[in-house]
Amino acid sequence: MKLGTKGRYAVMAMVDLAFYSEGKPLSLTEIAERQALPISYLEQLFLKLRQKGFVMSTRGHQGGYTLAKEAASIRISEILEAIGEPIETTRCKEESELGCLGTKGQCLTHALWAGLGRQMQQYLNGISLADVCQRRLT
Amino acid sequence: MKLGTKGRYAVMAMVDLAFYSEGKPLSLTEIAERQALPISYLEQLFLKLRQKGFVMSTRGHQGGYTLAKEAASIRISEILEAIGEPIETTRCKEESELGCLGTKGQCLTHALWAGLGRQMQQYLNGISLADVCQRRLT
DNA sequence: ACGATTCCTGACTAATTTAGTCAAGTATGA
DNA sequence: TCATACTTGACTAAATTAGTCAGGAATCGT
Ligand code: FES
Ligand code: FES
Repeated sequence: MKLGTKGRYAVMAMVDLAFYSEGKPLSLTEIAERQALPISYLEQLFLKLRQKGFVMSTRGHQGGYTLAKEAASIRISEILEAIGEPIETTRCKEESELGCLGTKGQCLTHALWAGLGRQMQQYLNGISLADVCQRRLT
Repeated sequence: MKLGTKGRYAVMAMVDLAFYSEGKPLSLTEIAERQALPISYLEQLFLKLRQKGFVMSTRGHQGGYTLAKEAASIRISEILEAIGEPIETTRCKEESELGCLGTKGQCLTHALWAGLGRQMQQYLNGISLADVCQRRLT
């Protein structure tokens, strides 16, 4: 049960952006350097973040990325979902009514994992970029 | 952020054991069949579970595994830890005082991930095998 | 106009981790 | 003594992760 670099880097970069940008766009070069992240990797991530509407880009000289919404209204859970690092605790599909072992109802542990997932989702849902920047964490 | 089969199978098997055993040992064959799990894989897992003192084994005919403690006193978090599926949300080592980027203090997101980890740990800590068997889940 | 900067995008790959299998052995009870 | 079942380590195939790389397109300052 570990957090991969994809989700970690995306959140680190977004926090950096929220923290150091003052309206002006920040280049990936700058962010990558400050956070010690591979820049080519960040490019992939910001592509998705832009497509999902979390950041805006300006090209060319003095260009870079800007938050497309207020930092207080971007939840960590949204970032993770946007770049494709979902929380998968249960093994069965939500839609299909067959449990993870293929037969009839849910397995004995389904409720346990579902509860864990709900817990995590709730936590990450309740925290915004602004919260992280201001260290307003429980 | 997904749960692997190692942890999942271990918990499924332990729940099965707690649920269907009535003092008598259950063979891995039986458990594996009922839960649709690969038996050779379970062998590895139960090796560790025995070494850590969660189950007892009886060999030979009519042998199998039995819980070594009461189901109510085995927490899910303990099972996951025993078979080596720890919760790793932060990237930095707990001991060393250097953050995940190598320099000075902790990174901007450390508190966030630590909080997530604490949350998960707390949830899995508060649930015992008995709770799962009796579907006493929030 | 030019050239530096920066985003944009897809394709590709190396390394790691996961999810197992396999084989040989030991202990036990019927 | 034979079938059952645990014991243990070594090995491997597949999937995932964590990136790299290359080429392109837009923009701005000079
Ligand atoms: S995890 Fe949903 S049925 Fe097993
Ligand atoms: S995760 Fe602990 S310092 Fe970054």
